[in-house]
Amino acid sequence: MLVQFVNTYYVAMMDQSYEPERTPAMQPRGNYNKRCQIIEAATAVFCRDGFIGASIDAVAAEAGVSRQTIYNQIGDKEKLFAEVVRGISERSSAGMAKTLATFPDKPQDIESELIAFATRLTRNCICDGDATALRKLIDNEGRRYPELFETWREYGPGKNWPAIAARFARLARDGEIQCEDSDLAARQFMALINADLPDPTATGVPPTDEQLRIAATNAVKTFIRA
Amino acid sequence: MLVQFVNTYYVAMMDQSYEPERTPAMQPRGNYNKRCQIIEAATAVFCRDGFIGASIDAVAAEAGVSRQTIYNQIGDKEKLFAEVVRGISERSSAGMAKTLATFPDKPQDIESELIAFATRLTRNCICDGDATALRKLIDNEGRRYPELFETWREYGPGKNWPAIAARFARLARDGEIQCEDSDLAARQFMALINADLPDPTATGVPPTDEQLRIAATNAVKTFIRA
DNA sequence: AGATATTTGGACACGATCGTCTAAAATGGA
DNA sequence: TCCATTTTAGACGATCGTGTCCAAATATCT
Repeated sequence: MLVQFVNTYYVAMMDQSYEPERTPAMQPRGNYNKRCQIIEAATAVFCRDGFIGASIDAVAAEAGVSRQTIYNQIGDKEKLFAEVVRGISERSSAGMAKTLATFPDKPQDIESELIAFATRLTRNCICDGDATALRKLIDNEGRRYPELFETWREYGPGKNWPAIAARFARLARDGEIQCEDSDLAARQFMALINADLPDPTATGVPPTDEQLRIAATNAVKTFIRA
Repeated sequence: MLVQFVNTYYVAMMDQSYEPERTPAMQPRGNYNKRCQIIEAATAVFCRDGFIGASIDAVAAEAGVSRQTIYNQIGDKEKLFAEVVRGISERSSAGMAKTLATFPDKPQDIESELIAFATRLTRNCICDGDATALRKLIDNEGRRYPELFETWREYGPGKNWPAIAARFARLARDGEIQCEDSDLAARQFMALINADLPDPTATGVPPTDEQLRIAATNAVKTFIRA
């Protein structure tokens, strides 16, 4: 129900990335602009106040839009939140793909290349502001609203893991690494990276590059060893 | 499960340090038992549902108590939460004191002793269920309700840091370590331990002993170096 | 037992929020 | 310009949560 909700305008614009810079000059369709304003504001409000704390009126005010327009365009609060989750996940996924493309085709030193790659991955994707806020939201409200959790799982790991798995499969085919199950390898690689990462929510400040490098190194060393 | 855990730990610590704040006027007033039931239930509900999500009725139901009794005994919702925060912080502080006492008077290898101590500290105090839930609550609601944040700061770091600082001061006096400002050293020590700890909320599972050891080692090495 | 304090359950007022509805206003296309 | 669609503002009913009040029931103390 939540997930199956798909907007035509949205999908039409979605092939590149979420919310292409909405300069006031370009408005291909009137309500597309409004819709972007709404979801953009909703993202800010949900991330700031949480699901329960966020009110539709606050979103409307932040978006500079009537409350009714939100109901016209998106639907109820859960659909709005699902849309926010999807937006963040899409952008996160796009960033992941971009970072994935930076992995060299013919790595000379597989370990150092992997470390550098993991570092880029953590800094650009995992420690990204939206992604952090999203994980926090899922962590807070996920148990109470399982469908939100599902939306995240489908658009987050559901799209990232296969992408990394495909990359690993190619590496394995080229003899760079050894693994029977590239899917498993991808999941474990991500888990290792996440596991050895400082808690970003505790201090509020993003980890330093040094910390990122250390975490990535640990993860890759363990990964290579296995 | 959390309730069960909170229950036993709570009762165990109750006779020692909890509820010291009783003005003489209200001495015979109220039922200790009822009050404890209320705060116990409130702890569970707040940790489960967050501050906004928790309702007084839910706490009353969980405590097996009339809603009015809560208002009689504690006051409004914020006071109730402050009491929960205080309770957790008190117990946390007590556990901290107990762990502090395990530090040997005459350490032979200061570095390895510090590492072992930091490991105990993280496992017994920081990764404790209540403390984790509390940090999560503060992290979520702290910005919106600054007074809750204040309560935590007063009873958490406000009591833990001086205790550790005193320990460091003794070490410095005995020539085991060098530091001009033992307060600063204590704060930095705690920060370092926290900084290099895997995120417990991300996966939901507590970190392994190995992870704890690694984090503690990193923290201590950096600490010794400085 | 009798006096006092506490608890209880329900009713109440108040406010916040959700989601719906409707008529008027604004917007965009032909 | 005219017409269709969208947006807007406001009112509305419903629900939920807070905090108060009160009279009856209960527990506690002497």
